[in-house]
Parts: sequence; C-alpha cells; structure tokens
Amino acid sequence: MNTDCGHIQEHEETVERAKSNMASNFKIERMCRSFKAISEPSRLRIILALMEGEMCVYHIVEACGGTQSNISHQLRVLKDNNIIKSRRDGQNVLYSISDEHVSRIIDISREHLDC
Amino acid sequence: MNTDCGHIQEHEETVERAKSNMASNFKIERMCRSFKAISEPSRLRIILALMEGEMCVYHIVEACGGTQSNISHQLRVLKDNNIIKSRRDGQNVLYSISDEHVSRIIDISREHLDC
DNA sequence: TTAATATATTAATATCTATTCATATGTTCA
DNA sequence: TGAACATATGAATAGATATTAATATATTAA
Repeated sequence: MNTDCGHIQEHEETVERAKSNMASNFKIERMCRSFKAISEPSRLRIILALMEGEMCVYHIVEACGGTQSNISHQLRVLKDNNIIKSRRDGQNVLYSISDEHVSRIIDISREHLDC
Repeated sequence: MNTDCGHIQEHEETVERAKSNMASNFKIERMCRSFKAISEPSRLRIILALMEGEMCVYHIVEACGGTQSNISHQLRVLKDNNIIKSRRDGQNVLYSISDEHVSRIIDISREHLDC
C-alpha cells in the first residue's frame, strides 16, 4: 500500500479533516451503543410502538408480540441507552420515547427505506 | 398479566395504532440491518471519515486506523447495506457516503450525544 | 400481613459478529 | 506477459448478544 492513488492532494486533505473532526473513542462507542440499541427487531418494534404513545409493559407485549421476559430485557437495553424512559404508575411501569432525536432518526430511516 | 393497568382505554388505542402502523417483519429487519451496519466503532469511524469526502481505501485506513483487511471487510458491510458506495478509478477504489439520509442520521446522533 | 398482579433479573445456551491471517483478484505499467 | 500494487475474500476463532425458563422484586388490595 502506498499513497499514490492519483488523488493524493485531495485525499490527504480529506484525511486531515477526518482526523481532526473524528470523535473520540469514548464518543464513538457511545454513538455505537445507541445505534446498536435500535438495531434489533424486537427493540425496534418496541420503539415504533412507543412512537404511537406511552404504554405499560403488558400493552407493549400486546403491540409487539414476544414474551414478557424478552420484552422486559429489551426495555432495559433501550432504557440504559436513553432511547426510552419510564415512570411507575401504581403496579405498572409506563414507558415512552425519551426524546425527539430518537423519533427523528427513526423517521428518516423509514423515509429512506420507504417503510 | 392482564389489561387492568388503569389506562386501558388510552393504551388499547395506542396498541391499535401501533399494530396498524407497525412495519412488516421484512422492513423491520431491513431497518435493523442498516442501523446495525453503523453500530460498530470501526464502521462508524469510516462513515465519519467519508462524511468529509470521498477517499480510496489506503486513505480510509490512514484516517481511521486498523488493518487494510479489516477496513475492507467493514467497507463491504457498509456497502452491502447501502450506507456507502464505491467507484473504481484505476488501481484504486474510491468510497463515499451513498446518500444524504445517512449523514442526516449521523448528524442528529452527534447533536444528540454532543459528539 | 398475605395473596395477587406487574415487572425485572439471573443464569444458561445457542447464535451471531469482529478480527486476524493468509491468500486471491483485479489493475497498471514495464 | 509478468511484476508490482491496491483491494477483496475465505476460514478460523474469540468474544458478544438474543432468547428462554425460572425466579425474584415491587406494588396494591383484601
């Protein structure tokens, strides 16, 4: 491998910009964890469901299918990554999308893939 | 588990909307694959680098670090998921972000996580 | 306080994924 | 044509992740 790709000048400049704008490892990993959280079908279903409104676990199970245990695991992952938030209401725990960035990202993706 | 969460009416309505707006399994999996593609540090680094401009493989390696082989594997994953595109130019292959949706999603995420 | 209900956690396993090393393919130029 | 270079691929393995079943915790109401 050498640099003689016939675009040395532009590419070297791009490399420099890329290096100086590159997020830190810490931030890269943080972003990745967020994207990974929404990268599994059962979790994405939960997000899409919650984009329709706040729900308790029982109703999330009803809307998304799957077992209570599995949904609960996925809710945990989503919450740990600040994708969703929860509040207790008596015996129930109500979940909702934690902030608008999430919905925007999902909407762009749906638009992009025509979903 | 039963439905008696004290929010039966609203939740049932939300469940109905969620079910009727829920993307098909096929589309859910397609979205998930896209998100998964951008969910690994080395791949996200490549995307961030290419957001600065088109580059050949050698320069991507220079910008992102890692081995040529690994970068090449990751480029493949990104390309298979239409995150990036490539064109051959002589001995080199030049990669770039495949469309603006990708950059928008990454930008929102950076803004969200303050990266 | 006990029973009933809703949700969360733990541990086990099966599956998936990233990374590495070795090698193959494709391109240019002598 | 063959040598040199740029990129891609295949196979192996180590590590991560999803799913399940069983059980624990938390809340309410009797």
